[in-house]
Amino acid sequence: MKKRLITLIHQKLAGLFANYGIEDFGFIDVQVPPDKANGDFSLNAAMKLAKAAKCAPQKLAAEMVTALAAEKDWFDRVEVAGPGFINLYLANNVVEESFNDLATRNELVEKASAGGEVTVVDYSSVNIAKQMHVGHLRSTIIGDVLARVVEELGNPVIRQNHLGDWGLPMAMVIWKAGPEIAAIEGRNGDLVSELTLARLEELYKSVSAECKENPATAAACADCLVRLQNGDSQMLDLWHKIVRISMTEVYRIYRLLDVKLLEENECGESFYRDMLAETVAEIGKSGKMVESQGAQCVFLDEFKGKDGSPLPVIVQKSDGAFNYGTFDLAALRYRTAKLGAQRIVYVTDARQALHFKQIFAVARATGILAQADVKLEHVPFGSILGEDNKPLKTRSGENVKLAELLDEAIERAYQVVNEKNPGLSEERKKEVARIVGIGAVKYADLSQNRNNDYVFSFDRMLALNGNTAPYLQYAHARICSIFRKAGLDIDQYAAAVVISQAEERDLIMKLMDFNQAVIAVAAELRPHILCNYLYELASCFSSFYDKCPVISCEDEKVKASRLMISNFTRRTLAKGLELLGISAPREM
RNA sequence: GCGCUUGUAGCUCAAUUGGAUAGAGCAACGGACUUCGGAUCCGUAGGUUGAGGGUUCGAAUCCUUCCAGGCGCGCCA
Repeated sequence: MKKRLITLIHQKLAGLFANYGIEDFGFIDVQVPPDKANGDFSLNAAMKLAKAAKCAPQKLAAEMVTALAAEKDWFDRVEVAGPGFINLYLANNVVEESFNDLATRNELVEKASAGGEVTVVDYSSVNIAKQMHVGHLRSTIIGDVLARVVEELGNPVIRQNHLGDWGLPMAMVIWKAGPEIAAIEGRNGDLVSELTLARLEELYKSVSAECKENPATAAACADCLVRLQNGDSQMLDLWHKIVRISMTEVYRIYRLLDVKLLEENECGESFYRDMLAETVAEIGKSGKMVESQGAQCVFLDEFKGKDGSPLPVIVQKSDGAFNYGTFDLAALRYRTAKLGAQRIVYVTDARQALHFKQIFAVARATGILAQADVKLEHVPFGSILGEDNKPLKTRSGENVKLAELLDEAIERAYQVVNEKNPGLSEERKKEVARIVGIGAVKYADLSQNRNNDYVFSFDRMLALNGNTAPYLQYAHARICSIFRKAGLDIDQYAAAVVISQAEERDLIMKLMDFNQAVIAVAAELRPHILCNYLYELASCFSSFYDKCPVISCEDEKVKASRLMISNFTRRTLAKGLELLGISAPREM
C-alpha cells in the first residue's frame, strides 16, 4: 500500500513541483507519524523542498494539500500541521482494499527482482576441541537470522562456518589425544561416544599448561604442527577424527538452537591452507607488500599504531608461517572468485572491528578481490554480561558452557509451562518448554540493538509480558485457540476484511508493514528491527483481541473479517518468528 | 597516547537514520462485562536524552570540546 501511495503522491505533485522548478523529488517518502492522531502517514516534503522552491514551507504544504485532497477515493482528510507536515488520513475502503489485495498473495515477503545478490554470511566460527560457550551464542544466532532474512528476500545465500581448525592448538590436541584415540580404537571402541568434546577440551587445557612448563612438550607439539602442515597422513587422520568428535557435539547444539548450519557449510581455516602462499604471492604482485622486521606486511595510511607509527597488516610471519589475517584474505579471494559473492557479511564480536577494517582495506588495495565492487560488511556486536555488569562467567571464572545455559533455560521454561498450563500432556510440556526456553534465549539477544553489551537474565527473557519471545508465542497460540474453538481450519481460512472498529484498523495497518521491516533488517543487518515490529504487532493484536470479540460476533461479515485478520496476524507472527529462528507453538 | 564504541525514566531497552508532545516492558499506584487462553487489556505517575557549545524551520541523532564506562592498537585467533 505504501508503495502505491508514494506513486500516487509523486504523480499528483509532479505538476506542482515543476512550477517551482523542482525536478528531482523521487526521494520524497511517506512516514508513519509517532502519534496516530496525526494521520496514517505524513509527508515532510514541504519542509525539505522549501529552500529549493524559495517558498515558505507552510505555503508549499498548503498547495500540496490542495492537490492531494482532491483524491477523495484515497483520503478522508489531508491536513497541514506544525511547521509544514502534511498528514494523510486514509479512507477505510482504501485500507480494506489494500489489505484484501495483500491477503491474496501466497508469500508474506516479496522476493527481490533479478535473482538477488549472492551473499556469503560468515558466522558462528567455532573452534575445534573447545566446547561452545556464551561467547559463541551471539554470532551463531545473529548470523543465522541475517542469513534467513537475506535469503527470504530472494538472495542466494551461502552460509560459511569459518572453523578454527588449523594451527598450533590443533597440533597440541593431536599430540595429547593421539594415544587415547589409538587406545579406544585398539579395543574397537566408539570414538565419538567415548572421547567427548569435553574431554578434548580438558586435554587441550592440560597440554597448553604443560607446554609452558616443559620445553620438550612444546617442541613435540611444534613437531606435530610441522607434520600436520606437511600433510603427514597419520597426523591428518587424527586431525580429522578430532574435528568430527568436536563437530558432532556442536551440531547437537545447533539442532537445539535451530540454527541452519550443516557440515556442508564448514569452511574453516584448514580449507584455505593450500591457498595461503598464492594469496600472499598475489598481494606481492600488487607492489604494496613490504618486508618489515622479517615479516611480510602491507602498510596503509589509514592505520596508525601506538605512537602514530604506521601499523602493518602482517600477511606472513617472520618464521614463514601465516597468521589469521592471511586466512581471511584467502577466504575473501575464494569467496569472490569461486563462490561469486557480491556481498560478504561477517558476524563477529566488536573487538574484531579493526581487524576486519584492515583486511577489507588490504583486499581492496591489493586487488585480490575477483569482484572489485563486492560489498564487505562486518557486523559487530557487544558482549553478554552477567548481573554484575561484567562479562558472563561462572563462579569460578570460567566461560559459561552454552549447553548448560540452554538446559537451564529449558528447565525454567518447563516450570512456567507446568504452572500455567498443567493440562498439557507431559510430552507436550517438554516440547513447549524447549520451544519457549530456547526462543526466549534467542529473542532476548536478537531484540536488542546488537551494538550494545547486554545483561543476561533468565527472569526477564522468560517474562510473559513485554518484548519477549513468550509474549509473541502466546499471541500466536491464542489465535490458534480461536480457530480450534470455532471449529475452523486455520490453514485454509480466507475472507474479505471490513473495518468496524479502530483496533481492527490499527492491526491491519501494522500487518501491512511486515515486508518493510524484513527489508530493513537485511539492509541494516539488525535483527532487532524485526523484533520490535513483531512486538508491536503482537501488542496491536492483544488490544484487538480484548476489544473485538471474534467467535461471538453476531454480524457474519464482521466475524469473518475478524477471523481473517486474526489468521493473517498468526501467519505474520509465525513467519517473523521463523525468520528469527524461533518456533511458534499452536498451544502452550 | 591514538582509534573504535557506548551513555536515554529507579531498572532493562526502543525511537521509522535530521521530524511533530522522546516511546515500551519491569517495578509503583488505580481500573477491566465469573474471560474467544487474565500468560491479557486500559489508565496514572516517572525525562534538562552524561555536560557545555555549534549547525537549522527542527537535534537523542550531525559537528566540536569536555566527563564517564567498555574494547582495540606487529607477527594469538
